[in-house]
Amino acid sequence: MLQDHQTLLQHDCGDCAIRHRAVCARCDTDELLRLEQMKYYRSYQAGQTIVWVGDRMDFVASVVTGIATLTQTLEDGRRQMVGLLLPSDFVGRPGRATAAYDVTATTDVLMCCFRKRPFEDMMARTPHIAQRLLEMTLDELDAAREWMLLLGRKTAREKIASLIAIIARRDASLNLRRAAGALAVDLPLTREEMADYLGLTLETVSRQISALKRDGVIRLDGKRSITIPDFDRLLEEAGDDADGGLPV
Amino acid sequence: MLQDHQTLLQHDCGDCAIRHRAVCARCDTDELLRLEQMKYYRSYQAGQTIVWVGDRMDFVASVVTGIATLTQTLEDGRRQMVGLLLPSDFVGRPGRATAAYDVTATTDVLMCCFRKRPFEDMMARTPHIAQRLLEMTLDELDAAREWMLLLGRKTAREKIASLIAIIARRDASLNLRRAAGALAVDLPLTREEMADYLGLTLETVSRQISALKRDGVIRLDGKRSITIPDFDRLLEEAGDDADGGLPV
DNA sequence: CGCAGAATTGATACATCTCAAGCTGGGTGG
DNA sequence: CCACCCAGCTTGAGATGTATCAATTCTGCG
Repeated sequence: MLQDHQTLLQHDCGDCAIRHRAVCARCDTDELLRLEQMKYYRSYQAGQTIVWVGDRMDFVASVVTGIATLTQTLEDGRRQMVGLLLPSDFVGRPGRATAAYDVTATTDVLMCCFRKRPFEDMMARTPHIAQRLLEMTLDELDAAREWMLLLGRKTAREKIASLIAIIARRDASLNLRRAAGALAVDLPLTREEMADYLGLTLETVSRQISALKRDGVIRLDGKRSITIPDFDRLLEEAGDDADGGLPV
Repeated sequence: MLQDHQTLLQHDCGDCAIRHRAVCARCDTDELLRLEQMKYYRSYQAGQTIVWVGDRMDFVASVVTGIATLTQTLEDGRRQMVGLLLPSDFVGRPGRATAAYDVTATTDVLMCCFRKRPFEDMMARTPHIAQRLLEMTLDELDAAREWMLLLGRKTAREKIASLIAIIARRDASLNLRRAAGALAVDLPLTREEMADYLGLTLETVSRQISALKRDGVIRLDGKRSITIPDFDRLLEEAGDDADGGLPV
């Protein structure tokens, strides 16, 4: 872990795995060089809280590896996940002093950080960064709205199916391991985290996963690893037939 | 109505009511002049659909007056509102060809439109516009996340109280009509629209409004007009004591 | 005046939550 | 190497909040 960390400290931006998707995606070599001089890495262990609501934020960052979550909490402890941060996603809001959400590392996480002030200054002088950030923010807004539909109108079963579909799709876009029809997915979340994501209790999550398994929509290898025999079937169960659902 | 329209056609940007909050807020006189030459107005009647999902979007726009909604629909007809557009809010996504949501006029609506292509070109050359749009998009993202907490974790009663609080707060930020403690708010939405906003049925909305009235949290004058005797009490009912709730 | 859309209210059904009891598998210390 | 332990998970039974179906009652408007 620390070795990885060290290794990455020496990494230059040109070799970075998230280079073409992160906030720096549009930067030219010149701009990249300046970012390279500003950047520093931080790593967090699975389960560790990266930022607490209300904390002063003196940095912004890109997730390089691992998964983190944004959550909001009501006084009585009810929690709702409001964002899922994957490699290349951006953390922090330029122009805001304190954190609006709890940020938690779900797996071990490595972040590429910039002190907020210098980053903001650079952003003001570098349209490429602002442009990319706008694009990423618009994408996040779309994702948030998709999620609102899920939270407000989908049944528990549909919610679970949707979550699995989302993770599968995202995995596919990165790892591309598709074994002719059936594809395998690791759930990076505990049942409780899924519940917080979906606005359910962990018992309901567990029951619905069992039900989807019983009905042959998914298969389980251990607790966290899932195979999907028929992706279209899963999409049907998810409610939104975005991709080639039945035109009934 | 048409007269208003006509009047506004001649309006110059300097006098515009949303001048300081809209996407053009940061523009200098020069930039404003160019926008002024590009802009044109469109008006829609209450109930009218402004854009359908999947429509080609050849324009982007700012809401000048009135209220519009963004909604998503599942095949079987379940609907979820995913955005509430108020004066100064921006419609359309630069860089995207087709609409991702249905946009509907809830009241009569007047929009200040720009053909998409010229607007995009101008945006590329005018950091002030891109900056402001980024800021607005980040604000919308925060609002969407607040909404996710509501949809995922709040009870029906809390949802209603939250909605009333949101509208009251927004009204307050514009109209500032605060009658010493008790403040009056118009609900610009039907019960069904509230239900679509909150992920409830209209019957549940109606019941919870009645309950809040019975408990003295709100008073009704007619169906659409509400008075709030004690705003802090309302915030308590809303669950999130963001402003001076009880520090229990 | 009377109609139509909007809202209220009631009775019942059902999905999800809550509380509670086991199960499982991987790690640890004896 | 085994027994234990514990966090994560599953399953059950019952409670509860919201949806659904079905009348009425408002209210504004032609």
